[in-house]
Amino acid sequence: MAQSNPPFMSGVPELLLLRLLNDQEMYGYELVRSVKQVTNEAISLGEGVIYPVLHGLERNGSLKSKRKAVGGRTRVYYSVTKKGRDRLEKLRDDWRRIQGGVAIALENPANA
Amino acid sequence: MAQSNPPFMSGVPELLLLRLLNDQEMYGYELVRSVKQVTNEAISLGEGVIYPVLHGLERNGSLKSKRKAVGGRTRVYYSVTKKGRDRLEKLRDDWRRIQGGVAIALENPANA
DNA sequence: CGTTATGCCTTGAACTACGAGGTATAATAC
DNA sequence: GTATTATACCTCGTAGTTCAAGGCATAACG
Repeated sequence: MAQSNPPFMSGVPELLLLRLLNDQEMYGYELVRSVKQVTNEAISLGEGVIYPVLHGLERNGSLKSKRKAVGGRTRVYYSVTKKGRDRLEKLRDDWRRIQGGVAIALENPANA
Repeated sequence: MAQSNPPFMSGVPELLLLRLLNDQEMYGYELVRSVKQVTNEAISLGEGVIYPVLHGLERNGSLKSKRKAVGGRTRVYYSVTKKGRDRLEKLRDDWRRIQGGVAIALENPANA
């Protein structure tokens, strides 16, 4: 039902996943917990968000994946490609721009 | 065509408009310029964004409007209601939470 | 042996930002 | 005088996203 509430999230999953995977390869289920942890519980992404984003990023060449069997289970590990690093840089810049703009707008005591 | 590029914008127009109108009443066309100015050119919202948001906020009781004739033109001035101030507070909190979460995720030098 | 954790996945709904386009009047330019 | 720009309002359609809910399967734990 995509609750009408939680705004400010567009682009955030993509940015966070690229950011995390840029440090080390990880698999989907692991990323769910990792996002929560690394954002200090501030942001939580369900599997219904993680997997589609992962697939999209792989499809456009930002990520590559390899399957690994661990115990009786199969994990799909993702890692960032050159294109993914470029994408990460772009998103980081976009984020900084927007974040900066909102920051001045909010912090400005009143109308100048 | 809602360009596939500019992410991180969801909720931002609503937040900025409420923030600006909380200081002083303004009309739509004025807000277009004001947003650009107050965010230091970092964020620019077209009329196709401003007007629908304004109408939505009025419909749900966050804003009230009054028409004023100026010169040969009619302006629609908007101001924030109690409900709008509550909404602004909520959005501000949401923003801070997300912003904070992304900040630690990005600034963390690497995996801990 | 039932429930929880791990691990993958898809579907459908809801929301929203955005560009393009449309109307009309005033001011400015040529 | 007439064309162009600025002011001022508006709507429509598209596209891109997040999200909850659900489904499948195996391992571990109670």
